[in-house]
Amino acid sequence: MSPQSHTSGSAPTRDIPAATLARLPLYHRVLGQLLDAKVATVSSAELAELTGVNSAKVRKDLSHLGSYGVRGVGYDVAYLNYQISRGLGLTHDSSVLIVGAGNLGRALASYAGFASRGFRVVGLLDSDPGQVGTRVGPVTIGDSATLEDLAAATSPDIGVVATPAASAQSVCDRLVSAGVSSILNFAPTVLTVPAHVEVRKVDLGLELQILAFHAQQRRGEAPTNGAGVPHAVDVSGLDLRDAETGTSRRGVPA
Amino acid sequence: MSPQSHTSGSAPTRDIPAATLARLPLYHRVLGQLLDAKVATVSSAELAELTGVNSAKVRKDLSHLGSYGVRGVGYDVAYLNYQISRGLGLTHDSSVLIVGAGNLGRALASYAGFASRGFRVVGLLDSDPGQVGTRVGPVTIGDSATLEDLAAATSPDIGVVATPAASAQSVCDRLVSAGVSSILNFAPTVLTVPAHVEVRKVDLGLELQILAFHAQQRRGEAPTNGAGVPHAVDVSGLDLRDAETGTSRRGVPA
DNA sequence: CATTGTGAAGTGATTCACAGCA
DNA sequence: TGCTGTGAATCACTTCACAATG
Repeated sequence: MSPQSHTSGSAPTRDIPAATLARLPLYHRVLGQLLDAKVATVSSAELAELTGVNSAKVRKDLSHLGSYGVRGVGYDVAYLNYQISRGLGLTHDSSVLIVGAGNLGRALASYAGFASRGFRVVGLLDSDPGQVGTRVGPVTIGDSATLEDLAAATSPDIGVVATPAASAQSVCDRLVSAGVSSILNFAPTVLTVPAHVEVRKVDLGLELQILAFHAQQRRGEAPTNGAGVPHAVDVSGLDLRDAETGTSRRGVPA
Repeated sequence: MSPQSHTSGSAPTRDIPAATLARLPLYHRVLGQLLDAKVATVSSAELAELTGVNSAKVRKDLSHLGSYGVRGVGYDVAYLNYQISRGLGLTHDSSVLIVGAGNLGRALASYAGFASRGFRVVGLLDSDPGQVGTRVGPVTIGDSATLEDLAAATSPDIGVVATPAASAQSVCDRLVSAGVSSILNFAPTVLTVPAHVEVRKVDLGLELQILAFHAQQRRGEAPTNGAGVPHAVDVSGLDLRDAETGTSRRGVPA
């Protein structure tokens, strides 16, 4: 029970609910900050305050990793930080292969938080010949055509799809064929993959639309067209279409 | 509920569950594609296939907007697309002010999907004098110092924080003071805001850590390999941007 | 005695399964 | 006949509230 008595091995790393898992990195981040600030212990209430999460939830989340707190005192910052790292599997580095060197791919490649958090960029690829060979932060852009070779050579843990929607599925297929089974998708399209592959998506347009919805609600909402919305006709002038397939972007994979 | 009986106002635009709301943009996108492909009607099963969502869920989601399907047939693509647009409040444009013109801010400013989806970038600001005045796609980078003036002049619906973590809170405070009440945060830090302000965050490090976790699980466990069914996952959240606040501290017990 | 860890209750989302309708 | 719309059942997550305890 005593936090400092870690006989290594055992922790109920399995069974972590998805909702909890999604918050662990958040705790991990603030614990790192507390560690920098030389704070020795932290209570669930303080952690709640810092992460914007309810304190009962913090305690329940942490209890999924094991009993690492001390009643009446709180949690040892360094120790808890370590346990979360272990629970998240951050005790060894992960290699990341990024496909698509548009602004988004470049933002990722030069993300300073990467290295410090145990993520190593093993490649940044693009199909635009004009981009190939140029450097982005610490990495040099490679040719998308070499995806298979690079994947074979580096066995990346995670593949990032940062291409236009039109090429996303094909890039994804190639990553999967090359043995990548964790994919982070930034393209605004649904990727289809075999069951053993995990895809997470980050959809900027989606986030904005959700914000726009709430903004409208708050505004008191002007009830658009009360009675008569013509059925089965005319999507009026609004273009709310999905133009990203139109690819007005720079060249990425083909 | 007979579909044609919309006597009063319009649709039950209120009461939309958060989980449903998060999927509406997804339906909206594929409906746009179907519209392009001149597909006239679509069933919940087809929509499910295209979005990676279970068909019962599709039907329940759509039922929150109203009864817009036809039994035995399906949904009229154009009409449903319109209803979702309306439900999401996309019938009029939203203006977006982006603060931080690093790779991420630039990626957002030049995001092709923006304009076509009704989002108008009214400003892209940075504090680096070397950046101010340069153009990014259709917009010219302005000085962060002008945030208040610009916000007053344009009353942006949404503010985007794409700065390093260290300045995120102060930028956020300034946006809020200037009257912005919907904020999209890309900085890897928790923003504190008044109750009437909505913040959504996109946290890249978080997504990668979750992927790393599952990768680790897969590696250390019997691959519960099932059939090769298409798979689509949802997510939201990611954070990135250059300069992290130091703060990484991975593991290492005390 | 402050704070954890957790059963139990509460809330919300998903899935089932089928009645109702075009 | 085929597909929607939806009650009812199930599952997952959150919150409460308090006994356990260093």
